[in-house]
Amino acid sequence: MPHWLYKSEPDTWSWDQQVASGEAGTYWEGVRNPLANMHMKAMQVGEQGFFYHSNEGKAVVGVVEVIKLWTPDPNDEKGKFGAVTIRAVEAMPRPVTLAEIKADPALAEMVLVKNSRLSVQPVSDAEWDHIRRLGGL
DNA sequence: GCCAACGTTGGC
DNA sequence: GCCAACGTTGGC
Repeated sequence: MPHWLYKSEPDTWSWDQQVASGEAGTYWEGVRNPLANMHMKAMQVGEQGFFYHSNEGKAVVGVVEVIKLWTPDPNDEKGKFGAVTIRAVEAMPRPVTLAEIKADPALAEMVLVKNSRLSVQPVSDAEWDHIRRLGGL
């Protein structure tokens, strides 16, 4: 099963807010990057991903899960961009920082390292397992 | 706050 | 359809 990584600035939308939105989850709106949009279109309900804090924190802080397939964003008049709905699954007992990820040879090929500006990205099975372990899950 | 990397826009 | 100019993101 594919895995993903969602980036968010905690000032805009934090892990705590994601947790607070509970079972209903959150519509991951506002993405305006074609590649990120494409990734979300490919997602299936039940697929899990990491929740990453950019700028402030710079760490993987939790695990989220897709609970609703991609739908068009009502705020995008062309209907091209959209988003999935995700809910918080569990917090990382220990956040995995970007510095740790960069220092780890096993994670050198991560999109997060290679293309840090992509806001929704795929994570390989090996990377997924590795980061979960680093985070104490 | 700076700047590199990336995407998008618009003139030709 | 190319590419220079510009805006934005995000790490440092």
